[in-house]
Amino acid sequence: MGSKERILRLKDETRTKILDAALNIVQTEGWQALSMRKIADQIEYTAPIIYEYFSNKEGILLELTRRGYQILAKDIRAARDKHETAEDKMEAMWVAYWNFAFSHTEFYQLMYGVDMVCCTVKNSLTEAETVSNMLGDVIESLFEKKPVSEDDICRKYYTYWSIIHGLISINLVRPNGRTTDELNQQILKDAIKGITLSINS
Amino acid sequence: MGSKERILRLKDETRTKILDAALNIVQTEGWQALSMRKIADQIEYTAPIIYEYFSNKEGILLELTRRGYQILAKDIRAARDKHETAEDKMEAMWVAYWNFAFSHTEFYQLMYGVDMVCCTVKNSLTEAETVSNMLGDVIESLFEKKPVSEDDICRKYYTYWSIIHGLISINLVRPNGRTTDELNQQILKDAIKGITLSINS
DNA sequence: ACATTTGCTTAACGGTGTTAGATTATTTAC
DNA sequence: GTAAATAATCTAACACCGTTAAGCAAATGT
Repeated sequence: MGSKERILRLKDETRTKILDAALNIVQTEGWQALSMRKIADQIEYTAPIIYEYFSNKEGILLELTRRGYQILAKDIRAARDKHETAEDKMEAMWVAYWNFAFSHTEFYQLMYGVDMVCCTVKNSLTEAETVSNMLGDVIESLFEKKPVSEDDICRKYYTYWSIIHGLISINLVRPNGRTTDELNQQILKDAIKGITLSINS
Repeated sequence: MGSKERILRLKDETRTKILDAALNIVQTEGWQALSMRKIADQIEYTAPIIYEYFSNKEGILLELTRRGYQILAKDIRAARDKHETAEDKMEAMWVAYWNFAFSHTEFYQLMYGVDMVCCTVKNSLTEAETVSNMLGDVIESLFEKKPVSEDDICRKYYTYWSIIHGLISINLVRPNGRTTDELNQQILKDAIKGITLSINS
């Protein structure tokens, strides 16, 4: 019978319901308000059944992290495909990264450990690698002199990532500073152009 | 009698004992292991007496944050006073900042919200301002064309801070990456020199 | 119709931050 | 020196947390 499949589908539905509830709580009340019992309340179950869908709370967080990287990958890919030259791609991709951090702040916090509890896994996560691979590919194409060493790409990648992740972190952790949006965008684009220019000099 | 002062001194001693215990726990077991009861155990008291010295756990964290900024200020000041030209000062100060983050990782995590729970205060903290003021002063002296607008300083300040804080965050949250110490130092110094050069161009 | 599995709940363990009340020790007043 | 007042400290408790074990009740397989 198809009842097996229906049940499996239902199981999958409540699984995503759990994730949606968790995300909802975080978005409305912040990370420190997220608890297993609150998730259970929202899906109208009791806490223990969550452990039939996730091994523990960190399992939920890990799945949300994956979701986050999927959204980020989509955004960055779209930005890349909207431009022709590598320079334009680069800027658009990093701007997409920047925008993601502020339109999906909870995800960014979870993904990059900004103001959160630790999560030792998160390294060697395939979803994270797709993003870095895409960025790395375009970085490689920025170099005029070929072939480009893995070391050169890595260095430039971390240079880009550092300035942007740093700027984001500052704005997330210190939202009350005198940093206007224009100022941030100016710093962001100046830095990107500067690093890009320095690649072939 | 001087007994009043002796008692006050004793109170102050246990106050710093609480802070030392907290720091000790964090350094040996990490932030998530820090609990009021564990602090109380280490100073051989029970948990409630801590509330006679700090209003709550966040109060302890706030005081540790202040301590962190004091150490950072000392390091940065020493680095500044070891050099003559503004360029040398700048590099040495940022390297000192960098070194602080890794020789006092717990403090840096607490101060900049890297992988920690939130702390809404931390803005408008005088200890934080002394650091930013010192840095801002040297940045101002880097400009050849005077007078320098507050906006220009702010922008350059955030540019410096972003690349460095970003690079640090990456290394703290992703300690397993293929980022060697040499690579990091290279990125760091290249970025600093690049930003410094760009000031008068 | 009986046995078995499934879905879900209640109860509990050990932990957290925090507060109130009781208890003990110390100081003050006579 | 003793009694009252004050300070220092502890025990017990509250409400929450993540997590696990035991049990119940309904659906399923035979």
